[in-house]
Amino acid sequence: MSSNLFEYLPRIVSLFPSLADISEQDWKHSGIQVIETEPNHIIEEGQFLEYAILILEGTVRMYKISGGGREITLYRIHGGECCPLMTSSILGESEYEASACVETTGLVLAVPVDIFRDWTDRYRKFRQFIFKSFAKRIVVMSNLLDSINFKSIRGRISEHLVQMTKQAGNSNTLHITHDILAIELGTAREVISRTLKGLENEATIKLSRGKITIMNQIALESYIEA
Amino acid sequence: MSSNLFEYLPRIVSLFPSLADISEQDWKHSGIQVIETEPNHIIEEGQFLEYAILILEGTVRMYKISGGGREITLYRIHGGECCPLMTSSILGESEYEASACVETTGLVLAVPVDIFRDWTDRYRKFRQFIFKSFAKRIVVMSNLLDSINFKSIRGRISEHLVQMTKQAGNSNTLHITHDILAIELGTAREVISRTLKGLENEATIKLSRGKITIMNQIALESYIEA
DNA sequence: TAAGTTAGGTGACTTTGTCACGGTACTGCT
DNA sequence: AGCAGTACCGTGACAAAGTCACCTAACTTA
Repeated sequence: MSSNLFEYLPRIVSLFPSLADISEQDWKHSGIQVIETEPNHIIEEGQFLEYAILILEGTVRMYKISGGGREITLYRIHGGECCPLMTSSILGESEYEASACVETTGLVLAVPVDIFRDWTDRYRKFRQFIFKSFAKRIVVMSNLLDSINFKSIRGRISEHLVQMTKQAGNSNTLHITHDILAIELGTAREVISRTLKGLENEATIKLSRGKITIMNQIALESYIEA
Repeated sequence: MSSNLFEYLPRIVSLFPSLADISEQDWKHSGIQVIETEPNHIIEEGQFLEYAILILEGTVRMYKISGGGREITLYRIHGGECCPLMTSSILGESEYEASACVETTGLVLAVPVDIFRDWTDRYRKFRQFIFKSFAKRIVVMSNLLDSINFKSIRGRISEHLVQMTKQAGNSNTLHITHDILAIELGTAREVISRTLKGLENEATIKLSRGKITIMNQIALESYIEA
């Protein structure tokens, strides 16, 4: 819990330019806090929220979990973003329909829901930022839905691996377990293992414990479906 | 195309109470139109939109379509609603990621995007209405995703049938083809046929051409998964 | 170095999706 | 009435994906 919100203000504003207009008065509400997050802290599905969360540092993974224990990652939110599924439950006044898990230590700005609502009313830039966040996630979710329903796992895995290499600065060695991949893509670990084995047999990738090396990126990309 | 928008105003406002505040001046923009929709008119994926659409009468089905021709219904919008996936592309300034199909003759209010943006800025109630629309659809989409990824088709079909009976005033005779059901649920017609056949063999339902009769609603409901 | 934990492999099976047909009921036309 | 064309449904054979049970290999830690 932050001792002094105002110390963080410059950082907050540089991450969220849309908050630049907020008056000093408005920052002085007692409920607003900067909170340090611990990894693996989980916010469960179906709760009513007291705060809107804006991420300053670190990442949060939004996911769904099934009765049978299978899991799927919906999307991640990083520094400078807010979580529309949570916001949705605030502005739509309903429970929210997913779980969130903090992945790294980090910092978040917590704004009490009534103040949040007030700000979206009174501050144009902030409001537009929230609108865009919604829009972005709706698109992401709709594409995810498309992938799940229409694409082959081979294609989806390939796509995920290729994306990962980009994030890893085009290194062709990825440090990830089959288990995690399964959770990312919403399938079973065995399915991932089998499919990866298939790719290894074609010399497209090379497997070792907790590591995947891309041997033939072109081939991998060719599996990605429209 | 409407000869006189102002004739429609009382109806518009009673359907969209959030539009009650809009000033007469603001209604006088030349671009705003009431348009009659023809069934099966389709708006394809990936277009930039010139108008925000508010439905006055009739329904519009939003769906995704795959390369292989399979299709899935994301949700429907009815009188008194707006389409967040379209709105999303307006406020998020991106292409929109689904197709829309008019299902019945009806009426829509078309508001040019710049006017729409202006209204969301200046009119609080309207803005909150749009926010809630977003929130609602995000929840719907996230639940759909959950169903597709985690639930059995038997469960999904059962759920859909039970829902349909409610909409049909608890009549236990549904007029629907396997083909349509497949499109609703995003699967193949054969899968639907097989599953329904299974339910018929257990005397849970009775099949005839273009018609499904529910014989044992309790059994049907028991298949619906959490 | 032994024990425990995490990661990965595999075979057998079920469910779901795909492909290729074939049959049956309706519709409209002559 | 007869016929062609279309929409709807059934089905078998197969492929792809998910489930279950169990195993082995590799790291970790005491």
